[in-house]
Amino acid sequence: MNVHSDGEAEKSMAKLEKRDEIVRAALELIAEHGFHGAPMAMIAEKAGVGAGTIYRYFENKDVLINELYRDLEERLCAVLMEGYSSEQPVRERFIHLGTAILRYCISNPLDFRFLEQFHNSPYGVVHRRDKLFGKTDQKDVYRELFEEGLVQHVVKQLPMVVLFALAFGPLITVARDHILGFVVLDEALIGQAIAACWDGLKR
Amino acid sequence: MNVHSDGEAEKSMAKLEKRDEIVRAALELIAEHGFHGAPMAMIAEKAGVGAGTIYRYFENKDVLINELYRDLEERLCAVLMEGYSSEQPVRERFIHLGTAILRYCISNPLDFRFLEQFHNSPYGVVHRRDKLFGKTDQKDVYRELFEEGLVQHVVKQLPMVVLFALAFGPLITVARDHILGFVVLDEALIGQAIAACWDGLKR
DNA sequence: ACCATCAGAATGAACGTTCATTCCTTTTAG
DNA sequence: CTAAAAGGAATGAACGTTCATTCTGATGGT
Repeated sequence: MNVHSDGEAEKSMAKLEKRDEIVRAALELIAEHGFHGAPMAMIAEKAGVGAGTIYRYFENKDVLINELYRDLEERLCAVLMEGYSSEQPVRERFIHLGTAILRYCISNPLDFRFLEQFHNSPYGVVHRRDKLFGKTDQKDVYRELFEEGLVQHVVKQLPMVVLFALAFGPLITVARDHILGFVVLDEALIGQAIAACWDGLKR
Repeated sequence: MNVHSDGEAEKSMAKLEKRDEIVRAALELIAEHGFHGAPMAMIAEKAGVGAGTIYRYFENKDVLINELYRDLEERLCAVLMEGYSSEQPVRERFIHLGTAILRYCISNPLDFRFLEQFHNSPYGVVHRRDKLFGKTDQKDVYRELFEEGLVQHVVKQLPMVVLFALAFGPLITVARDHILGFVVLDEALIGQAIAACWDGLKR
């Protein structure tokens, strides 16, 4: 298909392009207007496809949303691991990850807003429960890091979940505040915020 | 019937009782199943009133939800201020407030879950925006506290919003994890978690 | 003491709207 | 020409809200 590959921006997207358009449209609408401000018909319109077409790519809305979530998780994970080295000391690694997360959220506000919506929804709780007992993921990098911090006695002797809370809680909160316009995070502030988180964590 | 006012637990609630039943039912359903697992018909059933009756007490669902929020905010605020004294040092006051919040969330999981839902919704953002620029509320206690901490040079020189994030972020996260059953917070852990938050905050 | 009348509280079936999903038609690619 | 893909109107379920009706308890006339 597409014997002449250029031109034709509107019509005839390749199959993957179309799937991506749908996913992107869903991301934008859900991030901006919440799960319930994103009806399938509107997603279809924004993606430039018919309403029924979505169902050729996704069994139903739940599946679409879950696949979108997986996509984002994967992207975020990739960003986090970029330049990450298990050789460095625990503190440096924590700061690397924290900075990467914060930068990512700030430069991809739509992703961040969607992830927040997702986590505060029936989907999110199920997903989280699974994660704490099963799969491999972003959090495993953190889990590894904190476990190492524990045996080296550089972080406080607290349950893993509490360490997560001390590390993520402020980062997520501050990212949300930045995106909602309640504060402007520049590089200096990002550094200070993450250093403060480390102060909470360190023994 | 009912010549004598006692007995008859089922029938004939006083007007305020009925309002409270509706609010309580809404709280339970929204806390447990989210905003969208709480249709008016179900709230009515749980409250033991007819669907139309709700509209004699609340103009519409939005109003019901906002009044519920105000009720909870008021209760929480009262709990926070119980035994609070502006005379004590900043650190002690922070620990008092943190402990009170955490204890409240743990012993009132429905309230906590509802408040979380509320904050992650169109309602919540509007409300927050208003707060940062206008009204008197719970957060003002914190604001006062942090401002005093700043001038006394006992907390880090950071924007108010970032201080909020460092203080609340972990507390909320850890409360959520407790309620979802990912960790069991006892008094010892509560104390350690709050102390860790303070480590993040203090200069 | 009795009952007729009445006000307003309560009710829940019915309505209109919104939405996810389906299904049949049209378009496109090979 | 055929089969797959795309389209979008039709469908039916779920929801918030309304409103004509019923219920209840108080009032006052006899």
